[in-house]
Amino acid sequence: MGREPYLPLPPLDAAGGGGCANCLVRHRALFSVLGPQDLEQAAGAVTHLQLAPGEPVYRHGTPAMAVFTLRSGIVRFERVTAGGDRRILGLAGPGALLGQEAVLQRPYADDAIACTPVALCGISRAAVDRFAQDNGLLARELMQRWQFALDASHHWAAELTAGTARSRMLKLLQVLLQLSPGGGQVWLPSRVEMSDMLDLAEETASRMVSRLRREQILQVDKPGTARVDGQKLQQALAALEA
Amino acid sequence: MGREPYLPLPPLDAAGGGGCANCLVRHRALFSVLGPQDLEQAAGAVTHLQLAPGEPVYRHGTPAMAVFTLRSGIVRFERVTAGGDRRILGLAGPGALLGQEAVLQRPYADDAIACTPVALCGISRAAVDRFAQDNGLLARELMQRWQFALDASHHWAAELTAGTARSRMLKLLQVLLQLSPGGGQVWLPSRVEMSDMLDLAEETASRMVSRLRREQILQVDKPGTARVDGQKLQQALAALEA
DNA sequence: CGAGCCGTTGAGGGGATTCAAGCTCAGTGG
DNA sequence: CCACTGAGCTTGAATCCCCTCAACGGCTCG
Repeated sequence: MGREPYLPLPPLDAAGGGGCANCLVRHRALFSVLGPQDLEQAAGAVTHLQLAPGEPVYRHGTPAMAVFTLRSGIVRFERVTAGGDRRILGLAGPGALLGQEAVLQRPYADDAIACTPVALCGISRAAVDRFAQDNGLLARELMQRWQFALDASHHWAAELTAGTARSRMLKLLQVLLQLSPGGGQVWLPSRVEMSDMLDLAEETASRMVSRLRREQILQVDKPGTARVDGQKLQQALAALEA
Repeated sequence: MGREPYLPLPPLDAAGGGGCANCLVRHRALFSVLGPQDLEQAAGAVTHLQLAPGEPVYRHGTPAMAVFTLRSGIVRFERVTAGGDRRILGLAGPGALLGQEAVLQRPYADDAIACTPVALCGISRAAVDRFAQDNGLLARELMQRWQFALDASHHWAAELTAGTARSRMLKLLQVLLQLSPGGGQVWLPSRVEMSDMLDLAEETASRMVSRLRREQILQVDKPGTARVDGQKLQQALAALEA
């Protein structure tokens, strides 16, 4: 299932061999609020893992024993509706915290699945608890992240699941651009994934992508990667309002 | 704007005149984790307010000085999209905590607007902070509520914004039933509200309601209230899967 | 009584879905 | 080497569900 990286990965050990203190996402990660000594301790409580596209970080209903800091790659949150359809409810990029419900000793609420090759740090529930005890900042940081997740969910629901197929697709590209390192190089979901994100038929998603390619807003390199012309994307988005 | 209550309201002072300790939603409210002494102090930091349908609890972007415990009635969260359309992203019922972002000294993220006559307790950011300092349970309770809100948002996005118009309307009724005191008596949103919740045209929402009335799943008393036959609702929902 | 809001219903059109066929590409095995 | 297969993507044609436009009735309020 796609063993070749879709996006350039940071060196295998993004922690840089020096523990959390040298991690590439250090300033964006949960532990960014910890002091140097705490951080040293923390490094011990952390396990590193890497996943290939399609592999789950965790699954809905599973007892949640750890939270995860996403170091690189993209993860999707999905859920199966009462009717049996899969719906993708959001995406997470580098620096994000996944599976926060673990802190509350609750089972995971969604499926979290790697979209690209992904590097993660797993932090046991117990470790987070321990630090949160003496360090009020960590508790606060957790709250910030809950609020951020809630806001992201509302944004996703408001912008990506309403309007014409074209408008949804354009806004999706906007999101993908933000998740990408830069340079317009983005991870391009499969058509089925797109359709489950935007609530469209697979064929409709395909048609929209094709059209965007004709308009040179999108340029597909190999399946799974594309370059987006941010300029033209903004123009197309602006043209929707009219 | 509708000064007659749509739903039976608890006695004017739901706090029961005895402060938070006797509040009707005491066991479901944020301060349910406080001890008796704390609770006595807390009562001083709380202001009571009531709103008529259509009045805002708070508005997007406003500096957030307080969180609110919803004592009775229903509140909706809404947002205006980039394209200028209103979207309703969720509903809150008695016991819910509104405007949590205040704790983080962030401006409110959404508009929160009374759908029915509403009774609230406003708790200043400072007061919550003070209690959260010495009482770890309160911090935890806040986290629980963030997680709950996130889960609710995902549920709403997954179930109510996909599928046929009929399926969305049926699932909306399900939600409305849960928000209601019981007995099948529910608050029935205006057609415009429904359309902004479910991403349908106003006329389509009306048509669906009409049809549900013909099927005796729904019985509209006066505008804004209805009785739902929970039995038949479940049947109709089950029939969708086939 | 007219104005305005809300809800309802009809008619027609359009955008998305559905059904279907055909394409490329990778992997498999003859 | 090449046929065969299956997955993923694309495109066409027909259908359908929902949207848009429109008219109308009930109701409240000035």
